[in-house]
Amino acid sequence: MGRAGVDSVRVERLAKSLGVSKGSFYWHFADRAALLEAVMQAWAEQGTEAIIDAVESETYDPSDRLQSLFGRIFGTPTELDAFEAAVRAWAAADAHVQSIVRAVDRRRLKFVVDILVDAGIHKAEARRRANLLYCVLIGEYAQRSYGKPRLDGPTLSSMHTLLLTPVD
Amino acid sequence: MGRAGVDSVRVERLAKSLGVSKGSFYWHFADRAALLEAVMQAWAEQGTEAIIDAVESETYDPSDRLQSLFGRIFGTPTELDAFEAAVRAWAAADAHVQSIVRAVDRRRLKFVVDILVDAGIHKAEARRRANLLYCVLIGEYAQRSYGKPRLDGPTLSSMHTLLLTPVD
DNA sequence: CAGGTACCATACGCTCGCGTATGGTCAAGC
DNA sequence: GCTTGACCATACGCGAGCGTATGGTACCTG
Repeated sequence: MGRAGVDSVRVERLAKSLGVSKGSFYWHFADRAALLEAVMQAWAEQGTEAIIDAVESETYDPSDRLQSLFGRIFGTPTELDAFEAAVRAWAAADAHVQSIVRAVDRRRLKFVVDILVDAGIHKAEARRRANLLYCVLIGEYAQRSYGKPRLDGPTLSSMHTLLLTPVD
Repeated sequence: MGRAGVDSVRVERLAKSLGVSKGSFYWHFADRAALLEAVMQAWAEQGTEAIIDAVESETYDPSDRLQSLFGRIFGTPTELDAFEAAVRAWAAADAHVQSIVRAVDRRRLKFVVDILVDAGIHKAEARRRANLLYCVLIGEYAQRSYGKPRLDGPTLSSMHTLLLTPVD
């Protein structure tokens, strides 16, 4: 019955697995909260913008951008997926984390909305679809964390089609 | 920096908030794990089947069934939403919980696939779309847990339309 | 070479929270 | 009315894990 998420990071265990003493840890970080805060900051600053930049520098076509984005976020799982899931459970219990996550969510959402608008979908509908896509993303990360295989090619392609379906 | 998810349930706190002593708690449950196990079982047995039964007894039309399902799972938030999110973070760290969650997921997925197939979508595509819908659901619960407002009517209606869009 | 700075280790105190030991109450049954 | 069983409370032992105290090494720098 191991601990889940952020509660599973213990400074003594971490220090040991790093082959370092606890005293050394506390030289670099004021306390456990400072470590977690630093991790949060790194995630907020790098995780999102790196992907957005990569997609934007790759192509201008909205459909291709969506494709490229899919490849990056739904592609091969990384250790960061677990973090994506954990950070959201954490946000439920910590107002500060919550505000950071909300900001990240807003930034990502805006990126997707812009793509969909460029693809010719009107703004209101674009917002709705972006919201749905983002829910899919969060849900996918959550499910990966307990072993569900990632969304396969045909499914992504289906979603791609549905998201770009013209509004009737 | 409060604890998140399942780690936040402590038997001493729980006993106190129930106006009961710790000794009394341990009369009813062998240990903390037994309590969590009981909660899991209750969730696995009731949470899913109750909704499925309600939807099935309401209407036969696939589109309406989907509508009815949406109303029930995306409607007014309950305390159970937080549990849905927490249980998934928990599953990442506990194999037994994982197997229960996987079983629940399978059951729910099958229900949605059947609806979509009844709506005339071929099986393979129905599976894909059901998968996507389920990701939306999990993602939505996760985001609710840190304060995102629930998906609004137009968004649900959009998703309803997209899910039932004929395959080209 | 004396002292300062950066970094690391060991050892301690302290809190939280689990599980258990022990005993109390109250109602039912012989 | 005494015993038994169900239920509850208080008090303890104990480990996990945080943060700190204290001291060491090694490298500068004047």
